[in-house]
Amino acid sequence: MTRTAKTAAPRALVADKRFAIHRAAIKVFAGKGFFNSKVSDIAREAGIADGTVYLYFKSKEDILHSIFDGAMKEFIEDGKRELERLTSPEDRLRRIAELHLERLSADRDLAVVFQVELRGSTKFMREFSAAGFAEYLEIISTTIAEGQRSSSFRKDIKPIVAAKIFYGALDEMVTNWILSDKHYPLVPMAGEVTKIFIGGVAAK
Amino acid sequence: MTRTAKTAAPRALVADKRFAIHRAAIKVFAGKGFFNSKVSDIAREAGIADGTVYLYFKSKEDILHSIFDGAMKEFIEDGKRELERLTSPEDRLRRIAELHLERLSADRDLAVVFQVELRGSTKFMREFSAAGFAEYLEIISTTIAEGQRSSSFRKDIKPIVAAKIFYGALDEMVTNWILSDKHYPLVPMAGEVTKIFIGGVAAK
Amino acid sequence: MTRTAKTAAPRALVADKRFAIHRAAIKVFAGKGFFNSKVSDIAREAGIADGTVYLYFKSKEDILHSIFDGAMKEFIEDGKRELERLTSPEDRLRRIAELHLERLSADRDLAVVFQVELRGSTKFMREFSAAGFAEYLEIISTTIAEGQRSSSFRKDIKPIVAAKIFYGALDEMVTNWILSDKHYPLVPMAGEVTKIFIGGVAAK
Amino acid sequence: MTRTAKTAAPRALVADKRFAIHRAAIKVFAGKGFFNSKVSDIAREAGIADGTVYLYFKSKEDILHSIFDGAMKEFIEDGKRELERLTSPEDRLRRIAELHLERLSADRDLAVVFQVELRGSTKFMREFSAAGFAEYLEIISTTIAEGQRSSSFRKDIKPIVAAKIFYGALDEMVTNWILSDKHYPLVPMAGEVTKIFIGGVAAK
DNA sequence: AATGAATGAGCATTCATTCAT
DNA sequence: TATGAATGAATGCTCATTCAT
Repeated sequence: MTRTAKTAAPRALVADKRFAIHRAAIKVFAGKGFFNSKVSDIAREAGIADGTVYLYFKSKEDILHSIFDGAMKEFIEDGKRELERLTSPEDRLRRIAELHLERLSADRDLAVVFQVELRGSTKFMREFSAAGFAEYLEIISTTIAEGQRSSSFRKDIKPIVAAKIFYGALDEMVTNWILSDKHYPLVPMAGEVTKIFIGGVAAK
Repeated sequence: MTRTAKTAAPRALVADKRFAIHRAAIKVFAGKGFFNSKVSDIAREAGIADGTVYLYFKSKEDILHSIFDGAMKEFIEDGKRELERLTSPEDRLRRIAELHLERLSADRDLAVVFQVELRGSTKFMREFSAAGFAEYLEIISTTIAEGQRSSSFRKDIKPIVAAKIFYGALDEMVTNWILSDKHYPLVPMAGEVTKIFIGGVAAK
Repeated sequence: MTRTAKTAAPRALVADKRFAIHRAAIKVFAGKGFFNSKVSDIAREAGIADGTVYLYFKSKEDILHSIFDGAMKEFIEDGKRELERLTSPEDRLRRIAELHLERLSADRDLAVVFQVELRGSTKFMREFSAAGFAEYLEIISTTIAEGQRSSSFRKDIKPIVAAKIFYGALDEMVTNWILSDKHYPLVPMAGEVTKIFIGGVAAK
Repeated sequence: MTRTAKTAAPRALVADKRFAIHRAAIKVFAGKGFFNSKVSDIAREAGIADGTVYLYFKSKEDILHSIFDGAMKEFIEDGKRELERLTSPEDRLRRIAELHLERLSADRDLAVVFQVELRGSTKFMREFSAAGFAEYLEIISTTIAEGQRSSSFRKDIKPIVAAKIFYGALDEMVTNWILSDKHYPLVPMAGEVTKIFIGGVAAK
């Protein structure tokens, strides 16, 4: 044995276990829904005892929050990094759409949790809204405003409203993809959405 | 009329009570979410005994289904009737958007149930999808296709994809409106969505 | 139509309906057990409305009591009548056994209720005991005592204990017959029981 | 022993708690009947929480089954052990009767459950019959057949029928004893039953 | 007498969470 | 840290009974 019995677990292991519970929860929630998932299901999936879950998370709901927060944080960080490289508003919108769909497309279970489970309560939706979602919309909105400033986009639309439209379109693409039995590629939809949206907001 | 009073009266009462439970459930579900709502909450709200609920509905879930089915049926019927009067695809899309938002705007509780509670389970989402939702999308999609045939709309977009984008945009308007603390009017958003969408799909 | 609508129902009809509920209850209780039978099952079987049951019986349990009382009364009356014709204790015991098995054999549903449903509660068992059962045992016991007085039967046994043995043996025959999947004739068992019992109590 | 204390201790505790629930259930079922007993009654009697019951038993009905199975197993094991020591069929029958009554006499609550609660459903009766009861009858039947082979018992009776008679007589003794308000000793009844039964089956 | 809609008390079972080891 | 046995609050649904018609 290379690991001694009673020494403190390295910080990395803590992160590992927390991550394992994360992944297990995403899988379980995606499979049977948040309300129908038992904490013991998650524990079994993660290969730990029920009680151990509570050493890393405050409650079952806390896991759900944490899934959202973690993913959203990554989303936004990656998004910002990518957008720095691009200058035209059109390219930026296109890239946002691609990233949005790439992300969720790459992790169907996570997508299910995002599109379905996180919508199950106004309570969560508000927190959802309050937390990262507002920032996400803000990024889109800012991009559109820049397009207006540079006269690429028409000025008779409100950036925040247009941002919601863009987001809503992408969101619906994901939801449809999840619910569909046919396993078509999601990412190409980014082009369709961008094509119509940019057409709609472009200055004549 | 050959129907005697004896049977006619109960018939009306049955409908009344069923309707009362319907309304009560919408209110309760909207207020605390489907999973957190107790059947006894609904019964109290409807002014009846707990057991009476089960004379009109098979289960708590059956009430939710029924809310969706009933509202969707009305939606689609009204929508079709209205659309008959209009000929240009642009007018039709605009009217669809208006109707969509008018409807849900007029009944905030119903809107909450539609936007939030009905999304809480993939199981329901699939039925949702299968049942009325597909027909709803179909109406939009057909309108777009007509626009393409009459050369009002560009032909390099797939009507069904564009329909999802249109629906997604409207859906997001409603969700944002519900979650917002500010009580702004929802219906004007129909114009915003239509403006951008039609701009995006219009032939140059 | 020969019956006017609003006149009082003749006494005979009352008895008819009461009897119909009786029969329906025996069938239903035999089929699914007292606790698992619903009053509405009985009403449906009897072809009447649920509420009507309560015009003839005080409660569901009252029906069960009534089934027992009615059948027991008939049993005992018939038994006494038959026994008057016989003089030897041996013949009387044999006839008791035959009657016991004939009765229950002729109405399997009633037999199930007697052997199974009526045993389901000490509460009922005590009333069962208190009511007709004691009288039934008394008849057997008296017959045995007569046999002792006439020196046909040995005197070193207590008539009441012997009566219980005789009854217990018959009772077990019926229970076994009910539970058996093979549909053998029950009545011949009367001979077997009597043969052994009389052999056992006979004076040497 | 290679078993560590860590596993041995729980093992013992598990058995203890299971047993405690067993005893509690026997007491509660005997007191108010199976259908009228609440799981929480059993839990309270056993000094545990309601939910704990379900860590040891699948359902309320499972407890009843388990009571029967456990007692029946003991019955039969003890019976076989005792019978090995005896050779004459008469002695064996006498000993069976004694054991039967001793057992149930020593645990009145268990007796009530056996005589009353287990009879409350044909469903259970059939399983009852199928499981241990058939084996019990078999032991009696075999003993009688041996008596016939050794010419102690008359050959014009069917062993299995005689066994039912013997069992039925004993069973009735117990039922009467349970229902009686007078607290007379049950065991002496074994002699009465045996005396008459052996007299009845004895070869002349 | 008959109906059957309405009532509402009653209960087995589940499962998130705790805590002694 | 990790365990998993124990807890006990929480609730959808049933069905015997009532009563207005």
